[in-house]
Amino acid sequence: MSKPEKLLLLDGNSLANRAFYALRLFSTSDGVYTNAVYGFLTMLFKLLDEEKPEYVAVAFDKGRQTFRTAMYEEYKATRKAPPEEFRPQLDLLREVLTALNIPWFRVDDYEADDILGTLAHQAAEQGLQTLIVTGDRDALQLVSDQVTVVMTKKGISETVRFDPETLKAEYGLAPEQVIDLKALMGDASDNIPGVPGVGEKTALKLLAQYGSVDGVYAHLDEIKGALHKKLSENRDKAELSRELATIALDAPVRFDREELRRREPNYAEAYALFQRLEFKSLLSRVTPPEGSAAAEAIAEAAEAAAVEVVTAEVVDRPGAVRLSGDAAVLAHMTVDPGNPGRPRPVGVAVGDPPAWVEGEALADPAALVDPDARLTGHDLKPLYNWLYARGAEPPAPAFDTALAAYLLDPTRSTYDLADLCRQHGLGELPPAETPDFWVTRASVLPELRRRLEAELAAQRMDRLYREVELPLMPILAEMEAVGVGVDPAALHEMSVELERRILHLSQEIYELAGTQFNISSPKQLGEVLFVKLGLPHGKKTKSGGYSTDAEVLEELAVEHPIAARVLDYRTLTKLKGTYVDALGQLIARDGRIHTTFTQTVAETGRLSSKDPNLQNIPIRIEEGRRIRKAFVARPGHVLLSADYSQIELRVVAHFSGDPALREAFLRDQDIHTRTAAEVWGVPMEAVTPDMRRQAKAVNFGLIYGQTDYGLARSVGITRAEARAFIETYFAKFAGVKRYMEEKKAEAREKGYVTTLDGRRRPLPEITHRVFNVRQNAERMAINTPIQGTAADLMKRAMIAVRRAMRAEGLSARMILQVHDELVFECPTEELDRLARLVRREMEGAMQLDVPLKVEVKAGPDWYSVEPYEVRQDA
DNA sequence: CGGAATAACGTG
DNA sequence: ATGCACGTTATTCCGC
Repeated sequence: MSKPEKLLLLDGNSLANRAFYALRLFSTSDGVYTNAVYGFLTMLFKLLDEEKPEYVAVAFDKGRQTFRTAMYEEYKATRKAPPEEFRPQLDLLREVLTALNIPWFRVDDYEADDILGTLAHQAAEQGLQTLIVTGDRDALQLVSDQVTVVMTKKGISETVRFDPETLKAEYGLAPEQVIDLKALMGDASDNIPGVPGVGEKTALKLLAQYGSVDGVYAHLDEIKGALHKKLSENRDKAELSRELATIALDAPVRFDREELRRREPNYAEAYALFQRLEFKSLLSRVTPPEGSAAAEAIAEAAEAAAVEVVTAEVVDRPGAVRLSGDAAVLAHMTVDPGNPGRPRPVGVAVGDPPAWVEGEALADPAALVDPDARLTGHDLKPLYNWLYARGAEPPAPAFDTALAAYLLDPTRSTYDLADLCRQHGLGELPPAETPDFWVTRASVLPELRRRLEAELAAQRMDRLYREVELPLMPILAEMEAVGVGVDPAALHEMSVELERRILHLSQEIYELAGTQFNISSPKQLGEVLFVKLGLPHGKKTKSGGYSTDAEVLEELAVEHPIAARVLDYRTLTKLKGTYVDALGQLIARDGRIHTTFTQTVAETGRLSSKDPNLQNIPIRIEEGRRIRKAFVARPGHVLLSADYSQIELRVVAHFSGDPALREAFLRDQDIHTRTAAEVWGVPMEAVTPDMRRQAKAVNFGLIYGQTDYGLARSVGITRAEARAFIETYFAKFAGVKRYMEEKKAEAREKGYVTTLDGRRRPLPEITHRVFNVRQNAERMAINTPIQGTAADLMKRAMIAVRRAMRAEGLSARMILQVHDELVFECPTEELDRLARLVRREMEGAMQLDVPLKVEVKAGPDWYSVEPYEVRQDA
């Protein structure tokens, strides 16, 4: 027997609605919301791939008036109107389906269910197998040998399939009893009354006994007491509800094989639409076969939108091109294998006159770039890094379009030049492939710059751009180029020692477990701990496995000695794998490590560090801290580390103006001790270490918008105690409370929050209807001005320090930034001058309402730095 | 085999 | 439901 043909039916309203709530709200760059459409399409494509149906259709509701409202005016009357971000997406979805040549139905007086039911019914008569996909449980009444219902579970990615057997197994119901169930219990969301006082439990019990509503009423005399009364008084409601709950199988639609047969999309239309909706990852689904008419039409349209390609002069003779005056440049950078972190150009595209500089022409950077040139580029830092590394003194940058775009929207994941040009109406750029294409790309920079400059000015970020972000770029490039000295022997020694201890721990763990397994696999570890050894498990991971994180293992340590061993194993393998061995791999030919500071990643304005990340080298635990011994100063030099004391709490004091907090800093008190004294109402001398510890947790928690639940967990007190603590805290530091409320209100009003320097972070989710999402945005509204202002401050400090070092003719170099700390490599004899300079410039970087305080340390390596007494000026 | 997702964990 | 901002590692999963 041949396989029956398959029909795929989708409930457009239900699935789009599910997708809308499952995916975060997102939109095209010009503000058209697309999350529901996108979610629906990913699901549709997945189903088409997996099910390979011969026929397909989508059904939609049409208006509120249906045959059900004619029967019962209150039907669905209590439904809230869908959010305004959702409604237009249904029209958009139908437009997309039309372009995909997927038939959709929408008819007067009927709901999507009825259309699906009718089509499925007709298809079954023709011997087809139907798959109905929906999030609406009512559709389960349609299940039969010919009809399978696929219900979306939790969001849209998970689904459950129902055939008559699974329906029976799951709910104990036959398909037609789904109607009776709803008739008895009603449905609040559809405003179907049911029998008042009868809920799901009672309804299921009645159906198990009497089979149907009719069965129940036929045996009404067998039912006693209050239930009898409810049923007999509400027979009309039960019967009305049954009618309302019954999906119509006679909607005015016809299952026509030819109409519903799967067809190729209308490629030209669908492709253009997907481009407009910025569905990049779905574009391949609507790309026409090569050579087809549709492919040519698309190529023509692309050509019309394309920036005109410039012909470049290719230059490889040294000195033939010199960058001077205003020049737009795009450097195509690469990294030599075996010399990590050291970029070098493959070629440099110059906009006007159009030239591509390569080969020997790049041999002498000093001859290539005039120190007075005014360079405009997109992501200039790698080029500047190379210039510094080759000993050239690069000119002050004139404009960097990537940095400008970052300030204008720090939430983007990339700052691709072609994307920016498209979004600013400059047309389609050719790919970065040939010299002509590179030069074409460089040639649009001046115009892009003009548009970004106008936007920066409009948003009052021109000053932040000019005074902070742009001048910081060459400083970061120089830091990257200088790098940090590393002692490979020290790393090697640590590696051997760690290897030995990890091996020993592994043996102990295998012994205690009674089996060998991969300890690094959380899955296998969970299996061993909680199944084989039968230890009590804690929380679950989101994919349903047993959590084996440090918190769980710490609790488990009182139950079984294996837990502490696993914790140690984790610590040591982390140290070895992430730091000791990884760092060894990243030593460049000059014996130093050259990280990359990313200036356009963190949404708050912070820097980040990668390849390797030198902003998370261990310090809190002694074993890890020793890794810092491998970060060394060169002979005749020392490392100087300068860090801001309590920078974020000082920013809070400034923003909130809170008298107690301000006073604490003005008097240079220990802030956590002062906090404890306030909250407990005791003198500072009476604060015990445990009181201080709790106050410290509150101080940190407030910066993050922590709840009582979070505080309780972090300090190990009850939730009620935590709540009381926070309440007292806010009574004593009322200004802090006010600050938090103000920032949330500001975010709601403006849609973004700002730092002291005017840096913006958009928070569109601040008004999201899902509580969690909204609360998350509220925490960001509280934290971002604090963290971001500290970042602004540090960036200004770096610029001031670099300028002063130059002015004072120091040969020390700034080498690292770790958010509130700067690290320098300094000739020993310069130490005193540098220490004074750094403290002065960092403490004076910005004027807040409280003083800034910097602690300076110095030593031969990053581990051994000790507090350094900065001598006062004579 | 390569990329994406997941779980875990290092820093400020 | 429950603490902000990052980057890296090893494992696992999925599709080619």
